[in-house]
Amino acid sequence: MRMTEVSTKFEISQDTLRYYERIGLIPPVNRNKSGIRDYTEEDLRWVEFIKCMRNAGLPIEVLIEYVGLFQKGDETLEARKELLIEQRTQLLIRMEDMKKVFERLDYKIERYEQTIRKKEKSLTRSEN
Amino acid sequence: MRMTEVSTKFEISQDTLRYYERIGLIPPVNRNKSGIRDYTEEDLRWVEFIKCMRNAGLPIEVLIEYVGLFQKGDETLEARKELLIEQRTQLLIRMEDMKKVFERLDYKIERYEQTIRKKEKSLTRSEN
DNA sequence: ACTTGACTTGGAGTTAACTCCAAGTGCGAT
DNA sequence: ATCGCACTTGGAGTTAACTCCAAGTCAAGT
Repeated sequence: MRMTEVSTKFEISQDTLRYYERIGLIPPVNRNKSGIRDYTEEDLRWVEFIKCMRNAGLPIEVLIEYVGLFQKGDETLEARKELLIEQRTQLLIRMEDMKKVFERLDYKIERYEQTIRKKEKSLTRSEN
Repeated sequence: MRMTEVSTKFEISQDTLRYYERIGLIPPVNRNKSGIRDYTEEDLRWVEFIKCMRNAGLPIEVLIEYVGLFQKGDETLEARKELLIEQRTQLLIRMEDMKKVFERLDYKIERYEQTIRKKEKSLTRSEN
């Protein structure tokens, strides 16, 4: 599969795809005889995985490390697992923070609604 | 309250506090006769609010708008409410994305554990 | 009176993560 | 064969959000 197609499929710009590959965020992609990228099924899985993880806010640096470990083979299984556990923990912490903020926003919105209702009522009265 | 104290209290660098004020992310802070910032209780509430919202990933741009609306007074109550509702929605979307990624990480970690256990077993066998 | 240190300002520098650009190559269609 | 287009590379530019710096001010302590 060519860049254009991959780019549309995952909604990642071609520049970003090349950038990701350049910095090692996805493993080197296969090329045809004239040097043009031809994404295999596995390449696509990497792209999808990286997109998904980035979307959840995992730092590029960490993902580069993961890809690097992966390419070193089976000796790094344990290290990769530990890396993922750490990221899962971080993610959970962020989700908990966000939940608190969500509730706070909820409360603030509620209070705005009350205030606005009161304002409206007092306006109506003054019109009479 | 002085910068140093505010900075330690909220774990925000003095530079960042000044930066936030400069770009309008917190309303202008009171000064004493020699121009030094003296944070009132209300200033502190703003700092805390902004820290909390930034921590959950609300963009600075949006928060600047909120602060701006706030300073315009009661005519902007509705606009402020709408702004908060929009941010709450965005936050919810991000939380849902993160939850999916969390589950995916969980699954991957599980599979790593299985793989590692198998590896260990086959190693033990080959030692016999 | 002088030093110290916490503050002030405007502006430059940094980092992460893209995003854009210029110059070049190769392949398929007219 | 030559046009157009999708691709290539190396490197520069951009944006958000800080972070740092230099030069200056002011109040308090010795």
